[in-house]
Amino acid sequence: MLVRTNQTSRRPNDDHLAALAGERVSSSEFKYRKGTELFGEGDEPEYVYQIIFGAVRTYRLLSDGRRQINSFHLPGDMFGLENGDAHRFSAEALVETRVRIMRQRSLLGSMADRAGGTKDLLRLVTQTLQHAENHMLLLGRKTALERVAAFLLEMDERQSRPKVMDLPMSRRDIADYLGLTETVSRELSALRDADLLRFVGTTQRQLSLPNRDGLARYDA
Amino acid sequence: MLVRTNQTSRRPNDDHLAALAGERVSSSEFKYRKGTELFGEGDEPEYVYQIIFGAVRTYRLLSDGRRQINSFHLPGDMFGLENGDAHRFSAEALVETRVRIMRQRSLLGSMADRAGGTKDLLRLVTQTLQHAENHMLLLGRKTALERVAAFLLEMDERQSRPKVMDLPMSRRDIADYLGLTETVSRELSALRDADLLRFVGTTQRQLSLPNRDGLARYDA
DNA sequence: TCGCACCTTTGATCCTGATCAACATCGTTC
DNA sequence: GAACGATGTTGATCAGGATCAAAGGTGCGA
Repeated sequence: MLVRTNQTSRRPNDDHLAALAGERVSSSEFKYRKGTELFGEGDEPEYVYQIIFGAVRTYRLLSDGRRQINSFHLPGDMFGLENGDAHRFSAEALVETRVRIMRQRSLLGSMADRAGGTKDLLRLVTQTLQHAENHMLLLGRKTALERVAAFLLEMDERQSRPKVMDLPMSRRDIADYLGLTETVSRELSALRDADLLRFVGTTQRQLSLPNRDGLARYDA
Repeated sequence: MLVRTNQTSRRPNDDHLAALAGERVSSSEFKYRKGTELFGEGDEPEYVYQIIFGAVRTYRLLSDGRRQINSFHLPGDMFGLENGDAHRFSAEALVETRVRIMRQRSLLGSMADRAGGTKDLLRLVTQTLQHAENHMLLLGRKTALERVAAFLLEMDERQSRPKVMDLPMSRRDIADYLGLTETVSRELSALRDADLLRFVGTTQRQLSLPNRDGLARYDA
């Protein structure tokens, strides 16, 4: 179901999407159930998305089904903005996810007007590029253990180093992000045995990092 | 040795760098010998570079020397432009290389003025991002043979499908680009045996692709 | 609340690509 | 043009991570 708000943020700094648009473009909210697709590779880019709660994976597939996840998007993150006329990857909700959406056309139009609009856009793309550069180094040259350690530190960082970290994605998702398979489970167990991570409660998706410095020594 | 030209292109479309600058910024030329560094990771970005002839590798290192090459730059390519205050990777000449250089400060300044300047910059960054996205898929999910086939097709494409293709980089460079090692040599030999590539002349860096479609079937 | 589908861990084995090594060849320098 | 270091190929062996498989465990949906 779609919720029209038409409200534009009064405090643009709290609201990246509205800040980019310059407060003149209406946004809506939308909710996706776990596992549903927000857009597919090749689709015409219609909306830009910002996560309110939940999480999203963006990925590309090879013809035989091999999957590479580019990135995980968490609350506050923006994604889906394209310069060209087709999405270069697919996006799916990892869990129930609420997003704010805005028409690309409106956003791009209003940014062309506003002073510094394209600059904000440039900053966004540059951040994405930096993440991709780091990830190429990880995928090309790091060992399985180093990749898993790096992943945990990345998620920890992006969740502002919480006491208990929540992973919205499955082990297979993590594997497809890190270019691995079941090895992810094995390395997580190894880190648990070394007391560099602890599983919290009954689920395997909540965990704490009792020794971040120790963990960081495993990342190359 | 440094050659001052101060000439600005009369035909901006032939001259990407001058086009970006809007013909008001002076450029110089500079020559690097094989193996020399243009800039290092962490250096302050001073110049933007465009290759006149030769080739350059850009790469990042892990502390123990493992290397990931982000990209190879060929004649016409621009690189080295940074938004932040430090280069995020190093750049070295693969062979004797002549470049046109322009001060980042001048270029960025003149682009801020010129209409559509930031947009050109955005297009440049977006292209780099797209290459990185493709490369993540390759590094995360393709087999050795698929990587080598993809590499040959990429170089062939970027050299406009020449009769005889010239590889300015060593097998080790290719390996560090593809996340492999000696396997590169082995897969090249396999492709030669399948008559999907032929070595030309005495060197192993000149080759032809007698069957591009066949080769493309090896890329996933 | 129950039942089932999915997820995770772990064991056993396999295989792709890494590593180590030897040799040939190339190309650069003197 | 000689000599030597760098580069490239190939063989032999190794190992990291993939794959196949099985057994809980979790949590979601009915």
